[in-house]
Amino acid sequence: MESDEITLKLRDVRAASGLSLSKAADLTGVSKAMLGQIERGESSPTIATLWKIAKGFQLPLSALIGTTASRDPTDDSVFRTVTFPGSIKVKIVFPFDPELGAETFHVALSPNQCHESPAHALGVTEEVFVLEGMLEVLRDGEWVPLHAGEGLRFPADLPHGYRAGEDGTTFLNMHHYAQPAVLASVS
Amino acid sequence: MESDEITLKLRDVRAASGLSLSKAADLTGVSKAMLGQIERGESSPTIATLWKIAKGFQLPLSALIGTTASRDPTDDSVFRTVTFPGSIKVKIVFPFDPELGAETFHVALSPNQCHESPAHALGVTEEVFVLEGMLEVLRDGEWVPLHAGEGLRFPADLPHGYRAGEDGTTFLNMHHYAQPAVLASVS
DNA sequence: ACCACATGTGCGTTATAACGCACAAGTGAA
DNA sequence: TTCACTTGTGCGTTATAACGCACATGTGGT
Repeated sequence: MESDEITLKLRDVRAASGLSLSKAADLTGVSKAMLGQIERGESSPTIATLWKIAKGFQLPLSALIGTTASRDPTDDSVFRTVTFPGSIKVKIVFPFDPELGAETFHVALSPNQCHESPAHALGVTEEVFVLEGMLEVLRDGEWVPLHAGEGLRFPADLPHGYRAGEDGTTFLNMHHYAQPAVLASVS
Repeated sequence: MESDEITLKLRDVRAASGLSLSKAADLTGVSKAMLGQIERGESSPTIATLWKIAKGFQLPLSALIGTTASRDPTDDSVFRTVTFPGSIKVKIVFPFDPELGAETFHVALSPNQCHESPAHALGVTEEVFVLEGMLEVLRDGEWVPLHAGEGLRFPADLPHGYRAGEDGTTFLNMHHYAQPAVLASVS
């Protein structure tokens, strides 16, 4: 049963925060006995208590509930080769992993250098995190300015682009090759 | 604003499919009385029954639960800082997205601060990219030293931990949650 | 008018979620 | 050792989710 995922997610969230059951209890307003039972899969929480938990941990509900999205193994969009035409310097930080459907690049742009990119495959999401300098990202036909320490996530199945500031920039560029939106035709 | 969303979503879903309460009950295995009460907001369903409903309608759970607007990159309400009492300071860079199954944190550790983490759920992978200072990552019982600009990817379904150098450290921490392709059928 | 059927809601009972409290095990300090 | 404290789990009680079955209303058909 899928409730197991909730038990796992809750365990993860609480473990990641390093909180005990007691502290989690008075942070969320849910008794620690109940939290324990939920983690052990001995109880199927109501959405009301789930909401309390999510609110206590300052997380969206979706962080607790396992996504029902099923990965299509025949989806070959994950085997797309991403090429950076031109002169940008790209260093692979995390190589592509088919299990994750994700890869991360370290990109350096010289001052005022601009790089435009056409639409990628459907369902591709990019994340950008600026390490140094100033970067502008073209999203929805609009240049969004980003400074060091700032990040932006955007769908990459639209035309987009990068433009460095006057001092150049370095940034991390994560590509997520997510499966297309779930259409619930099982039968 | 939360439970109400479920009532609304369920009403919409059922109305869109043109099903009566009886047929919906018949289809989902949830009594029509309960479905009616949920729609009227007189009852807060458990995730178990929510799952039955979602499965009966062949929809993902996110279709019933108000999905947080984390898709809008300009929504900065999700980019808040979460400080867990007595623990590490974590800033959410990219919030959890159920379609990606990924989230990214900006973590700061004070000098020599150590944070150990037990095993997460099976299939969880973590990535770490050091922004400043020196960080050691406990992987497979071994402390791996990382300097600024270096990254490490490792399975997080084993006990692992982080330890800052003498000057403290800041790093990016990406979590990748594996998406189970299994659809367990509930008797 | 009647009927046969379907709609959604109310009621009584059962199953169980959620609570508060107490307990056993573990940790560290004096 | 003992004490003080925290960890997570078990137990008894209460609140309520979920059920089956009935009822009131509302169609359309003959």
